Amino acid sequence: MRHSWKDVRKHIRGQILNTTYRPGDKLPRDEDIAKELDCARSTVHRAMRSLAEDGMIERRRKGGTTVNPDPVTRTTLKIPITKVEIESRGHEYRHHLIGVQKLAATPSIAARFGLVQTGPVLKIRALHLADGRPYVFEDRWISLDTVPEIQDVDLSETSANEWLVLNRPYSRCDVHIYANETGEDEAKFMDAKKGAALLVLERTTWIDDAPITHVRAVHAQGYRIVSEG
Amino acid sequence: MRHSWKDVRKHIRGQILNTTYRPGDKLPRDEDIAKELDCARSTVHRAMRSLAEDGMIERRRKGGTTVNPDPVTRTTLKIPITKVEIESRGHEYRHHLIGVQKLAATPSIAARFGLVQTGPVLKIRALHLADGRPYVFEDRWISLDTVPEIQDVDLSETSANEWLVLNRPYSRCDVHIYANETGEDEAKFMDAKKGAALLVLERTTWIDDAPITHVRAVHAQGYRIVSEG
DNA sequence: AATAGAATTATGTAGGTACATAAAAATGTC
DNA sequence: GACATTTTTATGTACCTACATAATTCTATT
Repeated sequence: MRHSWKDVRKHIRGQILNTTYRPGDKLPRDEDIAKELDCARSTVHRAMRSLAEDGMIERRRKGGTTVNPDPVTRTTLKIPITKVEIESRGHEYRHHLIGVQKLAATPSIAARFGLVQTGPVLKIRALHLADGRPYVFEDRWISLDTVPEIQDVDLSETSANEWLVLNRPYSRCDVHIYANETGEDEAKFMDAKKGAALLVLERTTWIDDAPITHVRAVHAQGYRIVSEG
Repeated sequence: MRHSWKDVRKHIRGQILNTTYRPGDKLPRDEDIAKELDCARSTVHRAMRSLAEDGMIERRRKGGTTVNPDPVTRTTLKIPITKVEIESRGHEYRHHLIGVQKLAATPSIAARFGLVQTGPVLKIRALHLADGRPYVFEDRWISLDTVPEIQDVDLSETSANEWLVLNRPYSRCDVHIYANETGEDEAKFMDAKKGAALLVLERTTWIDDAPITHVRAVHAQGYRIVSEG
């Protein structure tokens, strides 16, 4: 290959990393870079778009390209199906269904779903175990308007987590991460002493504007989210 | 415009979301999709690459395109400079330097940096305040081999956080997120009662293989990371 | 000086051609 | 049948042209 867009990317990225261009600086136009590096404008364009996607530069029509003046640490979190996560760490996965209830939606769940009111929901409590030890305790609400079929699924066999991810793709997802002191319930199910600090991951998913599920996943003590950027 | 790659993307994405194609299914080849939608292969290619970047599909030369059989929730965290974060929430930012020490690196810091041994480090403790209230308590180590200039910076004026992000671009970043009980120090500086659950964000950054900094940022009680996917 | 409108221009997209690359599938050899 | 080798093929890249789009900048008008 004559000139790879990856090489061009490396070149520009290198110039930003070695502070040839600093935050706020304007880069030459694509065409000039292309001329300098002796390649096609489209090749430079490809490289620039990749850098823009990474948040390293900003591009504006007619305005040109500038090094992002307000650098943010960006990192992509990958939250797999709990079963997959546990098994990929070499542990044996088990799942324990604590309880299922069909309920009218509470205003607080409707709010999570971004709606004034919702139809009935299925409320599920379950425990995911790694090598027999509590790993994640989940409190889940599923919109029965959007996912009526869930009522026919044997949730003691397949976890709602797994079934939903495989059968109900979503178009939007909201994630909250925070620390919480162990409450009564978690202490009971998680074998954690009351008051210990636990990491909580809340997720809500929608297909278009229809809510699918909201889940509050309390992780065992010592759990870490690890991510490379 | 005749056919936009975004339209093609919507079309394919729609077919995946409405389960015309399910996880593990094979999609037609780009050329056939192009023929069907009456556009150029390059347009389909552009759309497919975008979906692949989102993790929705997987592409392999000769192997074709398949819907990702193992869907993961992907979400991009944006971690801004603390000052920017606080100000964008409409609070007044203040920064308080607690202490600076020049130290020989400990083995544990060398390990964080991915090295057997490191040169001297600058250890900094500082507090970021929002409207006068503790927001983040940070414990930071900076490699003086990589960033000697930091010794000439007035860190009571500009926070190390801000100076580094603006002056020391990094090529790699490692993020850990976990929950921790308030320790002695944090309780003192954060106005939190000992034993409260706090969210901790640890980051380590490198330029190529040279470590820049490692920071342990303890967030005030009630802090949430919020992210849309 | 302020404003509206026109010209300019850097990036973005669509289309097409040719070739590169990786990996599956087919074939040959033992 | 097992293994190495060749062929095939779907995706990936590079280059080019033409045009679209969004902003900025210039110009005319009041």
